[in-house]
Amino acid sequence: MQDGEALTEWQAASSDEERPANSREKGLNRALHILEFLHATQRAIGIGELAKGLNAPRSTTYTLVRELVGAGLLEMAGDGNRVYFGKKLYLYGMAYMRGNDLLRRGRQEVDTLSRETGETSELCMLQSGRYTIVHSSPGTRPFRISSATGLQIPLPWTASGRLLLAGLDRNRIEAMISRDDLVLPDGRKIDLDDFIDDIAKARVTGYCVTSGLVDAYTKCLAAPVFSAPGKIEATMCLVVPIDTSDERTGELVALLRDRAARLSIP
Amino acid sequence: MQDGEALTEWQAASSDEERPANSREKGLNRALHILEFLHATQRAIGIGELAKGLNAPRSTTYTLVRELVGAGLLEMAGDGNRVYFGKKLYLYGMAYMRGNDLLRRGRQEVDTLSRETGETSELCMLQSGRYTIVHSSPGTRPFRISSATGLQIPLPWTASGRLLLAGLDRNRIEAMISRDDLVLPDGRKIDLDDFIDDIAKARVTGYCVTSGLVDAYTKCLAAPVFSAPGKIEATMCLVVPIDTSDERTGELVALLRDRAARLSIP
DNA sequence: AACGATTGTCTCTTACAAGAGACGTATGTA
DNA sequence: TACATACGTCTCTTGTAAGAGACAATCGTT
Repeated sequence: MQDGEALTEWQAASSDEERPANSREKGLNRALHILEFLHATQRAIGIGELAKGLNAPRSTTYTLVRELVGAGLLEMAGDGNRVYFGKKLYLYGMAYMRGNDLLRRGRQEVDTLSRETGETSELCMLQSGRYTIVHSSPGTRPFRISSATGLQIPLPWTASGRLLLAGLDRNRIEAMISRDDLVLPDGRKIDLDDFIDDIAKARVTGYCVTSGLVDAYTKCLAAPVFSAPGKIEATMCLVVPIDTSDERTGELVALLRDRAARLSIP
Repeated sequence: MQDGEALTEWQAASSDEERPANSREKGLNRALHILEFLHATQRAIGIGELAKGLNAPRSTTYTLVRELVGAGLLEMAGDGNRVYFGKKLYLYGMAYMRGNDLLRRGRQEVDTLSRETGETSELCMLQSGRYTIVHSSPGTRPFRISSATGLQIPLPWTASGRLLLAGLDRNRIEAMISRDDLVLPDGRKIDLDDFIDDIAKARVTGYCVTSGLVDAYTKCLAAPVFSAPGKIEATMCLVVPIDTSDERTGELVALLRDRAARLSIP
């Protein structure tokens, strides 16, 4: 009957200031939590379940869902009493993309890069303190390594994470990394100092390669995209089999850095 | 100094029930209005301007924008005091797309169709009582007719509109069409009865062609996409030069109907 | 048929957010 | 230098929406 897995998440994410108690919540916040929750579950969910998952009062949840459905941000899913994201969100999202040069061009670059190399390619950004895959294009390998857009992963697990944090001072980095983030899926633990060293190293070399972190079979190559001199706004990355030769890896890194540089503003 | 152009819009759109007065507004509603407003303006906008545009109190608007920015639904735009849609909306939008077969497959069909024919192709749906371009792929003509995703147009102006309303009875149709919707951009007025006849005709023939409605240079071909027997969920359409020969038009309609049928469920 | 669990709607209370407005600052322009 | 507008933050009040809980209707299970 316990829940609260998703709770801690956004509670911390959105400017973790005060927590007076657990009295009345503002409707808007509840609504935002609903959206986050759906984003986490990635599928339609019953309203009762939703209320339980957010531990929000049932009556309130019904009201809010009704309003959000009315506004088109949510839709009732096929069978009748489940809800998921609505068309409006798609439209808003497309509007965001249209207004965002980096994203629009980045998506294209990623698509062509994965077509050219045959490897899985991704565009990544920092989103509320977490590493986020903003766009990904699967490679052409028989067993391709693919990951969904919008997926959020702890920063220390990835090569991109190391680049995205380059330029931040130690305090800010520590603030962004939780204890759990340093534990890899297979149970190994990353040393915080090593991680911070990696970040510094990535900062000067201008790229980053990690091997067998999220899983044992892949290597991750990343290069920074700058939105202003020194400001890393995003990364482009390639996910390749871990047994890729050093030579090919080198070639891919060079290509990747070139494309990422093309995306950069200054 | 007048504003309120956008006001009427959503006021009517979202279940136009009560209007007690103009007393206090719920925060969530205000937030939804902000999103709608940004969707209408299609560009970043100052907070003051936003408050004026929605005629919402300034202090409230500041608070809400701060919360929405914090949640990532909005972002402060480049220069500093303007806001627009945020990354979160993009991520939610992509999640919607992933979970929506029709949309995902529809986008692909539209892209290939426009590549094959060289004409502008679109996927359209009914969204809160209005005709909405959900995805569009520009043709390869030198002067191509393109329109943005998310654009909303009065139903009577389009071929798709006639199909999307097929299956609804006269009362429901009348309820969806406002006086202004019947007036074309060039000032001509469409007769409501003619429009309803067109709908009935489109329903039986299974496609619809209109000429020179939104502008004088284009013809619009549309075919229905069914989500269940008799239920039209969307339309695929082609926008071609008005002087396209009858023969080619016929070919295109046949192709279009085929592709739309492929998208349909039953 | 009797049971518990879940769903959707409704009513009523009160804690609290929406809003009015004052304030200090940063503009631009006469 | 004054003047008029816009910006961003703060305080205080009160109208109202969040929430507790009761209710009837459906389930699936024994």
